[in-house]
Amino acid sequence: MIARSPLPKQAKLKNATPIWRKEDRADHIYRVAAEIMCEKGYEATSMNDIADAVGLTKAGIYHYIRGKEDLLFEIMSYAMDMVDQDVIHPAQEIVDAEERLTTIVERHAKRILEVGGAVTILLEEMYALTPAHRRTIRARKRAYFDLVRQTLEELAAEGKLREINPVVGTFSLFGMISWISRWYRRDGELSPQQILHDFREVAVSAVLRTRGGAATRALPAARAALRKKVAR
Amino acid sequence: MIARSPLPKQAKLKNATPIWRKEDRADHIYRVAAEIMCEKGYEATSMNDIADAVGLTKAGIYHYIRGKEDLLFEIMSYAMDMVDQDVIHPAQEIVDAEERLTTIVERHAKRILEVGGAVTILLEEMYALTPAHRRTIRARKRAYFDLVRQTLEELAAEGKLREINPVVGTFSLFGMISWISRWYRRDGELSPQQILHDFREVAVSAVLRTRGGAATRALPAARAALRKKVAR
DNA sequence: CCGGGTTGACCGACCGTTCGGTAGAGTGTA
DNA sequence: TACACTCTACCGAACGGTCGGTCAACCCGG
Repeated sequence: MIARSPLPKQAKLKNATPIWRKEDRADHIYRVAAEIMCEKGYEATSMNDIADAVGLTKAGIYHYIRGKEDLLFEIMSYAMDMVDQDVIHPAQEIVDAEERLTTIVERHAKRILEVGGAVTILLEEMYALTPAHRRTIRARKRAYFDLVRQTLEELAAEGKLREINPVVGTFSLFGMISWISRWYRRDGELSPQQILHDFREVAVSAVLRTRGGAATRALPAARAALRKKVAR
Repeated sequence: MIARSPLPKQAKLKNATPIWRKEDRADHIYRVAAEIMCEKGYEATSMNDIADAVGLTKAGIYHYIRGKEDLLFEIMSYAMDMVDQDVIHPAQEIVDAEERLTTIVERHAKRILEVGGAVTILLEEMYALTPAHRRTIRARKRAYFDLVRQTLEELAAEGKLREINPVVGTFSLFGMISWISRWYRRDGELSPQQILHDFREVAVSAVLRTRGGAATRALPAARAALRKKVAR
């Protein structure tokens, strides 16, 4: 994404409308910065790295951003925006707890697998934020956490939850989900569709009872044999 | 752990056997460095941070260590040693796949919960290692991964695995386990025993079939009510 | 010729690391 | 006992380098 290795520092084309509208350029900087920070880590990424990748000098990008920490905060906020939009809000409108849970799992995993959901990794670099920014992000993460936890509590009341503390269940779910962006490779052998299907099965049945998979229990031997080909 | 705030830079006592044997002091440095790096991250931790915490000058600690990267590698190797000793080796001697899986989950989680298993977090900072060191650590992690994956494959052959790709199952398990050290607080409300019990239930039934919890299905309403007190 | 966009030069702070030096305990010798 | 020497443990200072960030000047389309 956004590969621009042998590109001159500045596009010298005469152009009535400049190639970059200001806000587009800012967006571009955020996007490139996110990409680099995701793979190298926040601390290990220098402003020069970002400037080079974006085709400006370090001084140049300060025309668009306030500073490095602000960059991180903005990216984190954007990541949370996406989660809000794609996962939390749709889920909040679902009344049935079980359906809400599966939606959360499915939508969040889908985001990571299909969109550039690697941004989620940066959500772990909380220590690098100023206290104020850290509070903001923490509150948003907390809201998400509470949504899942309350969903598990509802499921417990319905007798659908396993004999587990909802908090432990919630953390376990978040662990599985967050981990995806660490191991999923777009060029790997497993297709997003297959991963998504299997992952939903794993995540949901981790916390819910009676998910023996009655519907799919047919032909287990055949499917197991098929699967052995892939592995090893 | 190892709190020594108001301790003078150097213990000036006359003592036939010095307070610190050299290897002890080195160990102490590794331990303190691990602690700080765990909570701040590798890059964000300066040698001065470590020196201050250990009660020496920055120059002084170079008497005991080779460098910062070496410090990280040594800590990672130690973490893997512990996993080898406490989890992998005991598990390798178990012939029954299901028992092996539960043992792995239980022992690894127990390590993180009871010993200072937060070191596991540092195992994610692979990019900071030299290529040679990175290869070493990666190989050890890979061996662990393969152990779990092969166990899941055995379980698939036995018809005990859910209808999932073993690789996805393995990653999900590692996600849940690794995540524990990010959220578990020793001074939190949940006891290690309770977490361990619930976590095993979650992790094992994430990948295994027919774990409806028949044995503990009694009194679900009462237990659910009890649990609601804790949360919120 | 005005002004937004961009630059190269540069700043102070801090990084990991090294080096010369030293306090003090141990050891050998007389 | 006294002195000379060695060795370990450690420190102060400084190294070369990079960091995030700033600024006066310039370019160029309007």
